[in-house]
Amino acid sequence: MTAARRPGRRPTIADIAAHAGVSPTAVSFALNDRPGISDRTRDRILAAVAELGWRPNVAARALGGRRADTVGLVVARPARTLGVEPFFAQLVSGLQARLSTDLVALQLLVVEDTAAELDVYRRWAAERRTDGVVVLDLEQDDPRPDALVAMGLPAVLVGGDGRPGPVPAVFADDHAAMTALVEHLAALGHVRVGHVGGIAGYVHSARRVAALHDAAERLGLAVTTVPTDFSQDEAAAATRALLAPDERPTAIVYDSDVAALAGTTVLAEAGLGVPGDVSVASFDDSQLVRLAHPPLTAMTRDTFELGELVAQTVLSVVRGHAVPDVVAAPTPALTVRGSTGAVPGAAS
Amino acid sequence: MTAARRPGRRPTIADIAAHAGVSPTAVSFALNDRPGISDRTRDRILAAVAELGWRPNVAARALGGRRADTVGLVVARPARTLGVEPFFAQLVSGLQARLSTDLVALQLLVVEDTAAELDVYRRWAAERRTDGVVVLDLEQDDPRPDALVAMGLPAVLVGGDGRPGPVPAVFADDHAAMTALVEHLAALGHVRVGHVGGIAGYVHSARRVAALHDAAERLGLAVTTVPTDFSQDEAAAATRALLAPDERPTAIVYDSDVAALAGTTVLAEAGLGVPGDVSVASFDDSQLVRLAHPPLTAMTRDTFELGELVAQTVLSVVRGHAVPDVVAAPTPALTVRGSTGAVPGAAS
DNA sequence: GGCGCGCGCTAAAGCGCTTTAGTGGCGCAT
DNA sequence: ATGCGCCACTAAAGCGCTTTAGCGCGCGCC
Repeated sequence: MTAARRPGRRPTIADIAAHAGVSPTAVSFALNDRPGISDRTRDRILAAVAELGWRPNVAARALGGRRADTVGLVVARPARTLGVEPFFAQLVSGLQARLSTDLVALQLLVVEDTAAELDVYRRWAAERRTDGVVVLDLEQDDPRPDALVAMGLPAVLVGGDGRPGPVPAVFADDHAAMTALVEHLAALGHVRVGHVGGIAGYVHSARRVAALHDAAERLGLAVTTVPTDFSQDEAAAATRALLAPDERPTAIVYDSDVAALAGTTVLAEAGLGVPGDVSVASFDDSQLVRLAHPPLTAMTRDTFELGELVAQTVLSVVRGHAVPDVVAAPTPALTVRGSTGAVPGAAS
Repeated sequence: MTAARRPGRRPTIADIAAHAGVSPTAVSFALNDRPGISDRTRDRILAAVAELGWRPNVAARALGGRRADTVGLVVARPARTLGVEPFFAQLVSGLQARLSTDLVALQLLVVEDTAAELDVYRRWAAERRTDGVVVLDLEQDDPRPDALVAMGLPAVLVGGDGRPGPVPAVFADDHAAMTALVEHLAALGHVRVGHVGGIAGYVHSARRVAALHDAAERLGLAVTTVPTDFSQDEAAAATRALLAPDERPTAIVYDSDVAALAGTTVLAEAGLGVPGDVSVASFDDSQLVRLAHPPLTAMTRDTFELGELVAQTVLSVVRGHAVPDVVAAPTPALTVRGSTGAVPGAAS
């Protein structure tokens, strides 16, 4: 009405202001729920916004020192392995799903190593490109939490050791999960248990190993852990290594679904039946695991849901809401399928 | 030297200008390779940039009507299925890998349907949030290419029918691939071939069906296609449907790796051996397919590489370089594994 | 009745960059 | 010597939003 809108151009705050007969400042205040605007005026402004179909220009917002409405995820693993691990894809999907309901975008970046990852954080912080980040694969003495605090970039860790740190963490109790898994195997009569683990430096891998050995000691089991880099090649090699000794394990636990599948292939090649000769359990459930023959016993957790929870936490942190130091994710639950059975030779 | 840099703040163009003893305009020109700056001055400016560690503020750049250094990918499929299809994860990894070398970010969004997808494009175009987008799963009479052209948002299609359209496409010749696959089966003596297809509305699904029937006619095979929504449930149901008739196929082709795995599970449950009773081939290769028992014969294409190629194409389009209407991706190649064999009853 | 105060709003500056419109100086042609 | 044009560079405006400072007005208070 008042202002002739330039055709083909997105309306700006100035257009809204003209349309509602107020100043741009008033519009900005109304949009950001700041005090100093009467309800009547606010309603008028919001009506104009709706009528003209105004949308914030993120760039302008970010430039003004405000939010970028973007959350970042930097992954320091070989790019090609990302597509293989269902965990990542599911996590990203969950993150995305929750973020998009708030019109917050997810920025994805894959880098070589942790040093490069820190560079990216620095750049993003400086460029105001992201409001916050999600950090994965925490390591022992990881420099990232402190660095992020130092550069003032809000962050949320996935995993960790369950203790409060400089940055809030979403934590699932791997320890309890592993204990449940080992108890399941012990109940089936297994005494010699192999474990194909993850990257030794990762906190969650280390926790699993610790839990495994704790439970083994308590239950009188003999366990052997072989660390891997999560790749199929190393998982296959680790499985062969476990099979080599005279006293080969009657059950093998794998830290990831992909590793478990690679392992079962090795077992099949070695002429060992699952679970007839060797029981197999995966610490990560996924479609892969369910499609295997036989379908694998696994710790089931809803990674998609975990992603949503992480996203929710990041959003809270970014918005300055109070967030507990440690947010509890559901503890994975044991799903028994056909790949675990009584120890060979035992009475059925 | 000249300018006292405010501590704790990222240097801006003004800082560079002061440091190099020129105007901010000169710095901007030098950084953007515009003419009108002597080599001497340009070198001095670039030295100052390096010395002060300057980095562009993307928000400011985008606000000035320039690039946002971001490419978008909107996927209109149920969020949870994303994590299941290795195709997506691999494609995203490849996209990401290529984009990040140019410091361009990838924005990911999962939406309900194509209408929501178009809304997102409109918003992004208006907000200058992304410089361009990647469009997947082209449908017959898809409204998206024209809409994108209309809103002036650069885009690249993945797939399509290989014919020039309003938007450049990266195209892999599914037709040739399917033909090769059918010829392989025919050579093994198969005459009755089942096909568990994809979503009928998708161009690439339709092309595969067409190719399958063309080849079948030429080679004198009897084929039955059952479309699915790419989910495991429908793939399993489709497999059962194919097995029901008296004249059950001696070979089944699956449009995706996940579908193929779900199908082999059904075959196993039905007591049918692979490839003893039924040969199985997947139209998508992946780690899943290789880990199956037996590993599946599949059309192998490097999806990661495809992602890189798509990213490269988007970057070219965004930068206004000339891009062919149709960029050829490598044609998938047949990888014969243990899941396809001679038709039962034939002399070996 | 004058003063101070707070409410509701506006003016204007500023975020960091790009871009348009110059401006000054130098070389060259006349 | 004068004028023209071009090259190298600068001044300043503008992108859309937020934010700080400030203004006018009505109210309550003594």
